[in-house]
Order: sequence, then structure tokens, then C-alpha cells
Amino acid sequence: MSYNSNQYPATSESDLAEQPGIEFTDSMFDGWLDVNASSLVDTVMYPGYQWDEVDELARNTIHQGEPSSVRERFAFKTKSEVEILDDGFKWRKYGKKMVKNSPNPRNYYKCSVEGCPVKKRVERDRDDPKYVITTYEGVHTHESS
DNA sequence: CGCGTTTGACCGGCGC
DNA sequence: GCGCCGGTCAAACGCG
Repeated sequence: MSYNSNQYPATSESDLAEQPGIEFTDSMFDGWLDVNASSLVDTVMYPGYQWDEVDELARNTIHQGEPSSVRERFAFKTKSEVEILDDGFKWRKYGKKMVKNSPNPRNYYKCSVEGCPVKKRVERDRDDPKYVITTYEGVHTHESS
């Protein structure tokens, strides 16, 4: 599969809106925005919520998805002081880069479970530093620890 | 020792 | 090619 590097990973709300195959609805700010489940890129936004306000079902959806519509990649953002959100998995940081046109670094993490291919990256919204943008990639090959 | 972080090097894709 | 840019590697280091 291939991705457009100009549009992924999303680093702001407008970037998300520009991703191909994504259709936004008026319910964007009501909770999960589940878009175009058949797309390779599922994008979910959860603006303005603290991580611990995200309900259990939503958290599970983040990491496992439905077998019939596996979520390969998606991004969401939360209003948060801290960037390390406890999502129930163990992560090992393996990189940190400054990104163009943003004063904030992007951090790269990989799931520490042997053989599990899942990665995530975390960065602050360049337009509104109160938000943390988290992008997950892949599906765990195991249960959360 | 075992595991996680830090950090500069390295690499591949792409536009010019 | 060459340089920019984003992503990854890995050696050194930190810490329980």
C-alpha cells in the first residue's frame, strides 16, 4: 500500500480534512468521526477531550478495530498538558524530529511487544499547542498489557 | 543486567 | 546528481 507523504501524517485539522478518501460530517465534534471504513486510511478525531474522557469502547476501537474494517492508520487529537497518554500499551521511543513549519518536535514510538508492528507518533498541534496529535499505525498482534 | 531514552547519523523518496 | 525532508537506526547513556 502507498501513502501520500504530503498528506500523511496529519499534523493539523486542516491536514486531516485534506486526506484523500476522507469524508467529514457535521458530527465531527460529537465524538468519533468514523470515516470511509473501506479506505486504507481511517481517520478519527476526538477534539477537545482529555484522554481519560475517551470511553473504553473508543479506546478499544483505537487499537483493535473491527475485523472487517481494520484500522491501518488514523490520527486524533486531544487537549492535554502532557503528551504521554496512557493508552494501555507499552511503547519504546525510537526517534524525535523537528518538523518543518512547526516549532514542536515529533516523537516516534513503537510497541514494545516482540513482533508487534504497531507504531505511533505524537506531536503538538502546530496551530494550537494545547492539543496533542496522536497518530497510530497498524494493528496490535496481541492484547493490551 | 535488562530495558527504555537520547541523539546524531543514516537512508530513501522526491523535486529541482 | 544534490539537497531537503521525514522516518529509522543504533551507540551511548540512565536507571531500577
